[in-house]
Amino acid sequence: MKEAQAIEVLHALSQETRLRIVRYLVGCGEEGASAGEIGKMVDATSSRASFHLSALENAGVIASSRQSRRIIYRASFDCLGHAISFLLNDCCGAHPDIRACCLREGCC
Amino acid sequence: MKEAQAIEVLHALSQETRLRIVRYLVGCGEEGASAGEIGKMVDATSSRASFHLSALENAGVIASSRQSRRIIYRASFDCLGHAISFLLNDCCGAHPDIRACCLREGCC
DNA sequence: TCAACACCTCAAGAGACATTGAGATATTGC
DNA sequence: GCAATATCTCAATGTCTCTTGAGGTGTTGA
Repeated sequence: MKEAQAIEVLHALSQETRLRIVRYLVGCGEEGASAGEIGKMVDATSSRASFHLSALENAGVIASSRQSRRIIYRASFDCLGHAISFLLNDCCGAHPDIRACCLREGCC
Repeated sequence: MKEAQAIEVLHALSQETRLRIVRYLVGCGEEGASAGEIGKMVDATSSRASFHLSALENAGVIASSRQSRRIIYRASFDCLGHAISFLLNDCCGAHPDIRACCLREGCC
């Protein structure tokens, strides 16, 4: 993952509503969730949810697919993995202290 | 690390100049670097560098200490580790695909 | 075809952010 | 003390971002 892409993903995740959407979608797994369901879960109006879902989709953090009248969103585990890997390996040079902190269960 | 704190760190890192500062400081290790040196490395004027260094320090990503007339900044490996750990373990529930991607050397 | 539903798009307003340049503060060596 | 150096602070500017509400598009079932 390149710096510019990573910045886009980090920026997408650095907003309360959007981070909550991603956390919820990660929890939903491959099944995903519809825009309406997501909006209710994060307590956002339809247009606000749509705005943030678009931002996340543009950054590649989530992906969508239409299922009859609903649009189903899923977390992109690939993109999230690459972004975290960028921070850990590329940006932080896999610094031993940082790596150790991340791999220890319940370190935080 | 709490959600609000993590968002602050992610937001601090999601800006080109600031991400470059952090990457440079991680490379400098415990030795750190002065504000002037950092400004030159990331091609920023003195006031612009100062502005972004303050933002990073407020987020806890870097720490400063005065050394005679210079102010030396160092990356906070602890904070970075906790932020990455938050993304990996807390936010992404240590999803196997994401974890695997991060731990593989040179996956990206 | 029509109403209901699920979702998106658009424009407007408030607020936050990045950049710049001028000037202030603190430290050092003469 | 004074000039030079290193850095910070402040106000002004333009640009982005978030939120809201109104209205549009596409899908379904009667």
